[in-house]
Amino acid sequence: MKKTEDFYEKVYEVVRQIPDGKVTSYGAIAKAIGATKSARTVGYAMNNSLKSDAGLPAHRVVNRNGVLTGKHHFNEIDLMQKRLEAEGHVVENDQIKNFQEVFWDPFELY
DNA sequence: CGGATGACGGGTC
DNA sequence: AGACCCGCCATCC
Repeated sequence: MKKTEDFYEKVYEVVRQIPDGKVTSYGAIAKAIGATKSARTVGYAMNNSLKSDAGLPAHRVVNRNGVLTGKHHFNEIDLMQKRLEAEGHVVENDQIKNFQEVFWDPFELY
């Protein structure tokens, strides 16, 4: 269990360091941490962070397609999209426009 | 212990 | 482009 919690911690740390106006993907986070876990586990960590109320900018984490796959986990369905739009992103059809341009690779931290 | 589930990703058709 | 499948791993039943 200890290793799992440690993994969650790393995920939170990376998410917290996502620059303003930037977004990243679950797979990128998993890769940056060490790819010891799958991208699926990163999403699970995020889901766990909701309960912990870690205050993470979870809206800045989307899947590799730039799709807001986790919007249903927010209190309000459109909260995730609203937050992204508030940061200057353009969301259309639950997908971030110009995803490549606003994508931030956490691998740069290491 | 085995199968199902999921904020995923990569590959195939 | 879109649908499908498989591997991935923590958690639940």
